[in-house]
Amino acid sequence: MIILLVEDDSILAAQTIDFLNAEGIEVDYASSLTQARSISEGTDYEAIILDINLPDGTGIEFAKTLEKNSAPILFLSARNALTDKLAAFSVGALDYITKPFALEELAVRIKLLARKNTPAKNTTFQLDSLFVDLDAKIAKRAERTIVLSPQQWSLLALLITHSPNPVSKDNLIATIWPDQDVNNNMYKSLVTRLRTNITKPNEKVLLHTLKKQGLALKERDDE
Amino acid sequence: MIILLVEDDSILAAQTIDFLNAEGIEVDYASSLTQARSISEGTDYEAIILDINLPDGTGIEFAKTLEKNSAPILFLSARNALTDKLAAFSVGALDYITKPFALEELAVRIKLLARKNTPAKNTTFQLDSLFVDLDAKIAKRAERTIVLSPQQWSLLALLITHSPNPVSKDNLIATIWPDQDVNNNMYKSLVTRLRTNITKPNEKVLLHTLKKQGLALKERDDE
DNA sequence: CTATGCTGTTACCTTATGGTTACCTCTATC
DNA sequence: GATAGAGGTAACCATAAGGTAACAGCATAG
Repeated sequence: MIILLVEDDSILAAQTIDFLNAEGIEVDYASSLTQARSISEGTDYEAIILDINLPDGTGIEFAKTLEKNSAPILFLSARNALTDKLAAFSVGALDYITKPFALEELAVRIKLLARKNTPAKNTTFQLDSLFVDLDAKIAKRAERTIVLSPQQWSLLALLITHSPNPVSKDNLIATIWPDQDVNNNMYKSLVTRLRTNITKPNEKVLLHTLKKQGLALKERDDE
Repeated sequence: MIILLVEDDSILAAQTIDFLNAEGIEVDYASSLTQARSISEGTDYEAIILDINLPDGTGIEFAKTLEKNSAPILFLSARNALTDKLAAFSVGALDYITKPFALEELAVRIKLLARKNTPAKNTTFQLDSLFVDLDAKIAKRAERTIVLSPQQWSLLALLITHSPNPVSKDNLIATIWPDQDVNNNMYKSLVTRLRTNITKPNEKVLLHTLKKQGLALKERDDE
């Protein structure tokens, strides 16, 4: 379980992170909105703890820029006024704690938020006419179901989580054949098999080899 | 939307009820635990607001007697101590507000609780001609009753809760045979037995094995 | 004490999977 | 334009993973 903490008081933040870590919660930390934006890039948090007063803006603004279906937000603020709370809830907050607060309470509430929100997440992926649901283990292309072997699934899943970025051959091999002797032919066969399975004649090629860089799942490989 | 309010301060209760009604929330009201028990009989609330100090006991006690899957609980209390809050959360509370509080905030939080909890319990399941009621332990397929052994029930129940997603073999084994030595044959037998029980000749196969990935209860999704 | 049903065990069958090999194509470099 | 190295394809087949039937031990009911 990983969450994002955005808080400019570094002492409070350090205490909070320590406490949450001890509870088994991993924490990404940012002390400003800009830092929060760059850190959160590409990570799917299970919850977000947002301070309202931040050096370069308010947590409210930040919450507005998040997508509808992002992680649940808990606001943390010294402000106890009703208008502040209502503003927070109106931008999608699911909880609001006023400082000072007990770390135990924060931990409990964060866990509640994360728990309730998990079954919502969307494990679906689409690229051109290719549709994949990683949870349901369903892959389709243009209405036809694609049957993939276990190995091919691991490969596809790995590529999807990185798409459209490439994954290095070494990475791929380490993930698909953990602790095994692997030769280059095994790798080549697997790639060919996945590619032919997800591509019928006349369809765009979506699985590209970038020489010396690895494999990528994306529309075209021109840069 | 209907909720239950249990609160012994009649003035506060009246104000709360008025405010919530104006927000479009219907409220059943009780001023004691005994009254709460008799009033709530037979009604499925979408949320429960519970005071902690009540003339004939505490809200905590009341919460303990509720079933696991009942309405979400919000505690309301003058007590601000951490131990009180933790006690409340440990008996299943989803929120905790200390008095005095703003009615607007209560309304917002109650709506959040109710909204998140609605898509909850549904103990019946249907897929093709298969009907299952997990609570009543009844399974039918095309008008004929299906008799299942205890093991087969656990398996079917687990699959239903995940359907149409697959459940991994490891998960299945860990749930059905907790802390036991299990060999692969036991697992294979159980699956065959469940499959033959829920499938008669000419009926669609609904229990599919995804090699190396688990078991899934769903209709075929190819072609 | 018999009967019935559940579950673990064994033995045997079927099949998709994936490692292997052999032979391509392409491109960069000298 | 010869060579090497990277990557692509097709076919072969041993085998692991899964499916089924039959049987035996052990409960529990009647």
